[in-house]
Amino acid sequence: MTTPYPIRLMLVDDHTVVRMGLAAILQLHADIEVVAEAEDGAQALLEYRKAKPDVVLMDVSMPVTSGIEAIQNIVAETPDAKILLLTMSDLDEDIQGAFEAGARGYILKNASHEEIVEAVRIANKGDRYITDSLQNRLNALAQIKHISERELEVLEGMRRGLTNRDISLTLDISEHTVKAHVKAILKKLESADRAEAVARGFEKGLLRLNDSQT
Amino acid sequence: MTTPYPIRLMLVDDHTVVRMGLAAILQLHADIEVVAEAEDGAQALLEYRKAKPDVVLMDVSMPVTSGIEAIQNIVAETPDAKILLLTMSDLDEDIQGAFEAGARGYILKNASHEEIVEAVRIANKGDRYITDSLQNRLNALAQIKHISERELEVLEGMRRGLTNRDISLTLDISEHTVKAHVKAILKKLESADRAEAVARGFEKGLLRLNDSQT
DNA sequence: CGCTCTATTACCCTACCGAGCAAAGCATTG
DNA sequence: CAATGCTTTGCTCGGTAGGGTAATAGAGCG
Repeated sequence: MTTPYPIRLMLVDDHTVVRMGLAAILQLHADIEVVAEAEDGAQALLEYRKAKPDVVLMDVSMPVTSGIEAIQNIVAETPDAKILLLTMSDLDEDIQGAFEAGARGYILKNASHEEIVEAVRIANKGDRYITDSLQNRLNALAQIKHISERELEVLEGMRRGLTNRDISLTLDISEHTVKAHVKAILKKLESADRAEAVARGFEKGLLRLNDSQT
Repeated sequence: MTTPYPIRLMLVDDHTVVRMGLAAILQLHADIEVVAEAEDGAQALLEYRKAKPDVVLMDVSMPVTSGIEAIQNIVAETPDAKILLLTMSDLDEDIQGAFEAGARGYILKNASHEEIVEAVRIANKGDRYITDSLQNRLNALAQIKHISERELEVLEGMRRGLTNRDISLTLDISEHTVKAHVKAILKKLESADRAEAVARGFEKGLLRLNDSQT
């Protein structure tokens, strides 16, 4: 609490309201100082270089560059960067992606003040911060096979209402191949048909609401 | 600005961070005073009765009782309640539902401080606050036919990967009837098949990520 | 250098889907 | 009262989906 050198923190969130709220909360703690802010992933990288904060607190869902990509970019330059995710998203894809990218912690936005502050302090010490329930989910996810790049393209075709033949034409492969991918997708997502597969795609974060391009 | 009686405002959001951020922003304006806060829709109704605020600023997605339901409950008791929605959700269903429930405005969370403050002042005067682009979307939505209750039940069956026969059994109706509903759904959602219909259901907010019950 | 996973193609076959067409009862609304 | 929309049921039929099974080739890993 009475640290001579306060923890230098950077906030990254596209919502000004959230940044101000976090700043207001963290202001109450003398051992933490907000030294930089960014509104998207691209800005986050630039600001990180300039401010060289001890800890980064950032959202996943952001315009321009997503939080996951931003982590990858920062960690690529500074492997020991201490980045915490603070987000509303509890999608499998985001949680798993965050830690694979090199995040040191994942906090849900309905967490209490104390939890956030504690996470920042733990991250600053170089340790990982993660709740038991999230750790359990991560362990469970590690067992499950990933959806491949190609399969994701097929899944996106299904989402758009394309038939197997249509998908085969857009991807320039045989319809048989598409069927094989569909079969693999149904198995991995434990779905009875393509409608359920699309639903699970949304639930897991493989498919997103934004890129509808309708 | 130099009003003798400040606007008495209530904040409703399940995220403490957001409430604190809003409070921090609104504090800067002397004509606005935060007199109450609530963390969910049910609490909002109770607090509204106690505090009788001039204007309410609330989120849509909340536990226990959603923002839309909360508006309905408050407006049912106090028809001239001035309620503004402040949310990240730009789903058709939420926007349309909000105004049908009696909201006076709809602000996206990436709005600037000034926009939020302005909306509060306009609502306090008794007027409606809505941006042009949202108004256009509302007009467009008014043209489109609603998905009926029954159709939504069928759509939820599709989301779960049920066949038409399975759906007919769970709803205790003929399979022919289910097929008729499916046809209506595909037409209304402009979808080629059930997979796309499920996708559009998520995009429009008819289907939600939370109630997966898997 | 095998093992595993992915991508690719292929065949068969059954069950299911969705289009087209029709109609009747009921509630609501203009 | 006519119009509209929802709910319900029915029929036919071609196309599609998805299960089962199998094989080849390349990438990555231990």
